[in-house]
Amino acid sequence: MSADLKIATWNVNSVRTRIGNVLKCLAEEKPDVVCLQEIKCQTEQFPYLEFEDMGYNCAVLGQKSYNGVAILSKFAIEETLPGLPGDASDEQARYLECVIAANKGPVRVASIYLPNGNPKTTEKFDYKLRWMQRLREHAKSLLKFEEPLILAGDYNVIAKDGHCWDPAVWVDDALMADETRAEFAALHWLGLDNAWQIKDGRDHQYTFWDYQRGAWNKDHGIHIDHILMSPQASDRLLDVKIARETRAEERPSDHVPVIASFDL
DNA sequence: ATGCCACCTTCAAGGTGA
Repeated sequence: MSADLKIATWNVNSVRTRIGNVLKCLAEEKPDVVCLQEIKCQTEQFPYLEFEDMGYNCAVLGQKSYNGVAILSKFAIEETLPGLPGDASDEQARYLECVIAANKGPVRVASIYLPNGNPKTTEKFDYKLRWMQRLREHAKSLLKFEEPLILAGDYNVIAKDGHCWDPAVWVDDALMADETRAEFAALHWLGLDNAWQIKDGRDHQYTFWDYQRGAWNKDHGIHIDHILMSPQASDRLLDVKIARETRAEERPSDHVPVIASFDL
């Protein structure tokens, strides 16, 4: 089988600050589709020209200062849904969905920046759980299409103890709360597969290392960036990898890309 | 219990992240 659709997800922690790192990665990996999170700029401030010069179409849902998600695609972008349904009052730019015209037919792709939710005693945690419930409802409706669907992004969930270097450090954290894990598991029971779990599944393969406390040098990371898929995509999954080398660059993002290849 | 680092806005220092 040939890899006809290579898709990457990356929380870049400011696309303008990170533009050099991102362009370098795209030149090396040549993904067809890229889901970006935490672009931290308004839509009109997005560096469209740099990506268009590399052959990407851009769908962007920006926000001043915080959050912000985007999808880059070498294929035509046929329709877009900016924002997660279920709460018209939610103004945080954390969800962007589009349909891309891949080689063998349409593929629905979403770039997801799930709320952090800390501290757990505040309304931020309630917002996180409500957001996850909305994602579950929306995913349920999308799965009814029985088409290739890829939900990629920063889920801000430590799904199991082996996804962090020391569970004791995270025991009171919103990323590891029982309610958070239950909502993430519910996505799986809906019928969404996790690309990493299917093709690799090793523990202690992290996608985020804090800037503080020398976390990178000590490999004190967490695995919170994921590519979830419908069965119609899962059946065509070829391989997945974590591009951890990007964390060793000058002025890196605190997250690294997760990259999957599909026969789609 | 807090800051650590690095981002944001906009030039000083507080908000945010995980």
